[in-house]
Amino acid sequence: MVEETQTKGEATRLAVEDAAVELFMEHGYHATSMRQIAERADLALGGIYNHFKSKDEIFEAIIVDKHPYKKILPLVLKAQGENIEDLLKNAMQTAITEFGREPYYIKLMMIELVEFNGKHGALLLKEIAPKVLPVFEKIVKTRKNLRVTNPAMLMRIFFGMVLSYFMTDMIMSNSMVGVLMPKNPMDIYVDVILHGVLKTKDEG
Amino acid sequence: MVEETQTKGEATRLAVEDAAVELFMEHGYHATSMRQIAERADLALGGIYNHFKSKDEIFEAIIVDKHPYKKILPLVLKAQGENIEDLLKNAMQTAITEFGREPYYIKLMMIELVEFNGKHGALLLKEIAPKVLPVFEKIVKTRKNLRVTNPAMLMRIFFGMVLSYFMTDMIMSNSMVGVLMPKNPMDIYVDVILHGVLKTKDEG
DNA sequence: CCTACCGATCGGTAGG
DNA sequence: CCTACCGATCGGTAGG
Repeated sequence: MVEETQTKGEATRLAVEDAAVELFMEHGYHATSMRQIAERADLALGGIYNHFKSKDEIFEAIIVDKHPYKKILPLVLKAQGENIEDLLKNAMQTAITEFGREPYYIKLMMIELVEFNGKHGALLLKEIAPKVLPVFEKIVKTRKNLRVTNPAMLMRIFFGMVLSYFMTDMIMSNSMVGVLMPKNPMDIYVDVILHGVLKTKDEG
Repeated sequence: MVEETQTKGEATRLAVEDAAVELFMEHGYHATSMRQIAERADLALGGIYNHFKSKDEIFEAIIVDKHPYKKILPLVLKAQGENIEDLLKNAMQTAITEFGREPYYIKLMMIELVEFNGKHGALLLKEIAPKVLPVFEKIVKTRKNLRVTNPAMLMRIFFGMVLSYFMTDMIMSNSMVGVLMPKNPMDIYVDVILHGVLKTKDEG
């Protein structure tokens, strides 16, 4: 029996998690009922409780199991570049592209902040930060031509950029303002983080 | 009877809105009950329905009435500067500072996205965009030394920066990573939007 | 503006 | 893993 072989119980558990992710994304946590989750997972209500003790436990499992950083971090770390500019540009484009493949997680994070007041978030950050922070520490140490020399701050800016990219997209895609947006917003976003909104003197 | 004189009915209505804002911020929309709102507003449950037809209507009223752009926009527009760099720097610092005075609104926006799927958001943007977009159009037209020449994109970046500043703050303040942060994160944030994370050649 | 109530639905469980 | 059920609580209303 290899690791990838799923027992029936594991499959059911996954079905519940997947159903829950869908519903949480559509209506948030508290507006989603256990009965809805059961129905979408093709299970009787009581059946869920063979796999999860409570509704809260389902959310916790999702927040941990479905976190895309496990998938995305290795890809971002693979980013190559002749110089720091190329490197950061590739890393950011990879992060945005990969995050865009799993847009659900941005919403899960917002649910966590809105409906749980970041209860599980601290735990998660405790797991992720030690893996990601050293990457930025190394960048700051080996590359001298950075304006931002604090690793935690660079990490915050990097992550904040990804976050704001998708949140502003969510907000504006609902309205006409989206039409006024250029075709390549990602390129511009990355360019601004690298060089700012101002032209440098030699570009004037 | 001058405009500023509040009738008793208006005062009660406001008390309900204020109580609701507090509770929505603490637990989100669906986890807040009408009974909780009534209690915090010092009112019987039934009394609320003299002022609002439904729970949803309370949220709508809040999303519209309490929007801080009415307060913040004029202040941001007052921002002065000898050159475009000073101007933008002042405008951004004002926006972050003023937004920080009413941090509730970021959460309300997130509730709107998570629990209402942006239902009211489009309406709001329709009201705000026509007032804010021209400001960025004017900036792009009169100042030639900008890397970002699309007004909608510049607006998105400006707003995205404010958003990401507070969201990353919310996320990281719950953990130890916050300790590693420099003392003046706002200055660095603004600096990065203006000049990017990279040093320019002449700074090398 | 309050009291007392409505039907509906919630999360969760016992027992098989 | 399902059926049938529990008490609690929900948003909302009638009637005064």
